[in-house]
Amino acid sequence: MHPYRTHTCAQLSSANVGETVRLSGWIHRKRDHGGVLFVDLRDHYGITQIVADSDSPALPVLEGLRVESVITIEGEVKARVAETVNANLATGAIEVFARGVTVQSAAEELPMPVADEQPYPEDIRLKYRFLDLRRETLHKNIMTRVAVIADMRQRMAAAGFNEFSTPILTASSPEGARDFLVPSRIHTGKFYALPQAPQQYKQLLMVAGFDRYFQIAPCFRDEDPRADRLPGEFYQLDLEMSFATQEEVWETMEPVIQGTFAAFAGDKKVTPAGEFPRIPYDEAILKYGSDKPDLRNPLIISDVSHHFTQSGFGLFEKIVGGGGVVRAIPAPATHEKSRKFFDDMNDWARKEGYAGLGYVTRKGGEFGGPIAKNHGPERMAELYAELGLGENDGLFFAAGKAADAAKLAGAARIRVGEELGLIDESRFALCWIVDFPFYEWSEEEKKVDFSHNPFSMPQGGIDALNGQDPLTIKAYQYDLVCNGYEIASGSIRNHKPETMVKAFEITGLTQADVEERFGGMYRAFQYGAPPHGGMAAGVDRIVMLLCGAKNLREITLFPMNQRAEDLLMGAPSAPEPRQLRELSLRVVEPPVKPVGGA
RNA sequence: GCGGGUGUAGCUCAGUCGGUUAGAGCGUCGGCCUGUCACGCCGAAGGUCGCGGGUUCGAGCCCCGUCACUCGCGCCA
Repeated sequence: MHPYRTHTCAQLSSANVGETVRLSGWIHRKRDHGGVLFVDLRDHYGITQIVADSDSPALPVLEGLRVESVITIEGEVKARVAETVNANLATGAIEVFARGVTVQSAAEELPMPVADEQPYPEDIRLKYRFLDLRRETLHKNIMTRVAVIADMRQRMAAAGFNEFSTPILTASSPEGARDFLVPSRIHTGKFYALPQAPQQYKQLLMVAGFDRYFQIAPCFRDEDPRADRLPGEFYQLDLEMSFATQEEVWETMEPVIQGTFAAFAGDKKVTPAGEFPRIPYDEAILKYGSDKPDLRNPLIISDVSHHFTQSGFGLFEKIVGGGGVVRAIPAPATHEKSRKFFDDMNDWARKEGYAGLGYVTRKGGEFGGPIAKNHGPERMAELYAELGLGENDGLFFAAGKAADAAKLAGAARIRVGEELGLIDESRFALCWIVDFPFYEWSEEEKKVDFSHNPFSMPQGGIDALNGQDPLTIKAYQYDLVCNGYEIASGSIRNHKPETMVKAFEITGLTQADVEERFGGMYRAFQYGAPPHGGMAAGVDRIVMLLCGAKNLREITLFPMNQRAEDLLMGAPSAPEPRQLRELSLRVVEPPVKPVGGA
């Protein structure tokens, strides 16, 4: 007989009744009735009930063990009588009567419960992550993650992509996020950088003629985290295609993404492959106030500036007259809503740092609120007719400079949609946001800068760079968005050296700068580079969406906390003096703050 | 770096208008219990009300500061 187990804790059924078996696992729960004792024995696969009574030598041993101790049970499979069958348990028709027990590892009193999934403080969960990972939800989420990644690999291979591993110790990339640096021992004073993404390597693979690349790639960025952005490191489904147009990237990836989503979506509907809406960036900003719109929210923002060029409502007239805009967010069927609902929205907007959120109420055709009063009912009716709104629909207004108004309108659209329960939770709504601007005006640096990826191809190529106002140039650049999350980003790359140099010149870099900073790629493009493009999808975010988790820590094995510390392993930690000496490094403590502390 | 929220037992939380000895459930520990499956019953331990200062006859509650956690902004080509 196997020393530890003949079956897993999910395997036994009525078919095994009468067999002598051996099971190993953790004591999930213990119900001690004095003369008879039940143990829910748990392993990765499931739970089986163990029973021991005064006839069993196992009884006194089990009585003395704490939950989460690891034991091996030898005993007989018994059918449960009808009244004691547990329909909630896969193995609920049987139980194992313990004849013997071996304690493999006794557990101390637990710092956090495993069987009980009540919320627990983040720092304790992270410090005792091995216990947290035993808990059902997290354990299941991690297995979903594993399965999602396996599924992606399969689909990518089936689509003709080859998986390559690219270096982890590489060169710092001067653009973009803050790098993690790794000191070089051999080269005093020099550092490797961990890749923020395998961007340059995958482009080099295309130049090297490999045609279709993908990788489940670890990426490292030293930036502050968010609920949907892990500190330090994360994974991307990274891919690149030679001789591909952006339409071809979309057409290739829609079945992969849709397929993986559908495979793990359960009852939820997924936007069919081939039907992902393609929304130009400018349109997204206008209609949704965001470049990552949640299409489950039916509300559409409209520009209504032209209604207020002359208005009794002086504030909007002034804003429009000064080159600003007025955007309208519908609040359908809000005739029953109290004034407080509308005022609370305005308070919220002010709290978020905006000037305020105006509103019009409407009840049975009757307009209400200061804006309607000053603007006049006839002109309000005109505006409502244009927007196709009904006699019980309210309306919010975001006014100001175009970018600010769009941002506020976008935030208000989300909030109104949530408050009114308009979000369709039963689906994954996918779309492409396309035609991103190539450049943007950097207010801090007072110059034109790349708005996203400097390696992407400007629409119109070098002619556009030479002849067009840079701020009007679009890029062959796109994001994939699901339910308000950016889950992938990509572009057709700029593979022409002279276009690359020109593109950087507009941001103030010289040809020498480009050659120095992107030497490898610049050189590669001199010797025959195929037109190419691709994208990178956030594996963590996709798994989070599929698990219905609100936080990336719920789908990550060993995440760091918000201050980028690994509380389990104790990273980061101070190096040994010897290590610093080998690296010719010395730590210079930052000046201590004069007051405060503890 | 900045802003919001939170901070009371190991955990989740309650604590009225500022008023005597700060409570409950879960967990832990001890006892009882032969059919439970979130077992049940009895009992016990467990508190610097995050920390510091202030107002007050009196502060968990009010004020100021600070720290931690968290969400967001900045940042994230």
